[in-house]
Amino acid sequence: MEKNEIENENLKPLTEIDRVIHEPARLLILAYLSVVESADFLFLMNQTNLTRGNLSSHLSKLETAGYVEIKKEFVQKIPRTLLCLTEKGREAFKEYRRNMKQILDILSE
Amino acid sequence: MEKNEIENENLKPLTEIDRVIHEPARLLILAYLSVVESADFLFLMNQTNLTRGNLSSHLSKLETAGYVEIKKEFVQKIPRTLLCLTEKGREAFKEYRRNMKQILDILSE
DNA sequence: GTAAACTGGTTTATATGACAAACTAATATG
DNA sequence: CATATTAGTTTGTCATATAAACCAGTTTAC
Repeated sequence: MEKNEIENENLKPLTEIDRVIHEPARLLILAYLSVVESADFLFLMNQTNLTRGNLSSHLSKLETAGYVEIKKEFVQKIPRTLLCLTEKGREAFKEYRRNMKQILDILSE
Repeated sequence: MEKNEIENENLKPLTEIDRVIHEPARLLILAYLSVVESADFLFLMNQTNLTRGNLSSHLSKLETAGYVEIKKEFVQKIPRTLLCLTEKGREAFKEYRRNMKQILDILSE
């Protein structure tokens, strides 16, 4: 193989990219959730600059994928939504980063 | 800042990700185009495993963004479509990789 | 020579997705 | 009591990814 050619096999991770995570807004959410025990809705909203609606629907999508657990509680009559990464989510996030890094390494040769 | 916290500023590249390039199918196309002078439609189709229609529309999108130039020619009565990365496309691709790498580095700390 | 099949694509139809605006339900305030 | 605020969810809209249908021309079969 020539130095400048791309071996097909090397780009295989690209066809297997997890699109649930690939979406920038969700990548951002996962980035925050990955470094804390749990975070609440409003904290995430402020950090990510997503609108309420947008954040809500992205979280639902992450929940459906089994990547995030959504817990509801009341803090003195005020509802609070707590988010935390599931083990599955943590694994998927790790795998995504691994794949993406590999792809970028190949592309920079 | 604690070791495990994410500094907001660091994730800024995520909000500026070039979605034209971020789409896996187009990332794949750009990967191939980035290492050759030019490639024809059928070659790309085989390499990427995209369907004709799908490849065609992704290429149109890349053309609209000014990232790819589409040239048509005839090879003995048979039409042929040649694709090549523009300078703008090459720059954008490079910038995308730079951004994405930076993001991944932050996420792995 | 003309009908059928093939080439090399483009256009269209569909289904999903991102996003903001509108809505909801509950509490706090004047 | 009425209005505002909080904390989200649901709905509507517009863009996008994808495959199916289409199309213009060429080659092949008869």
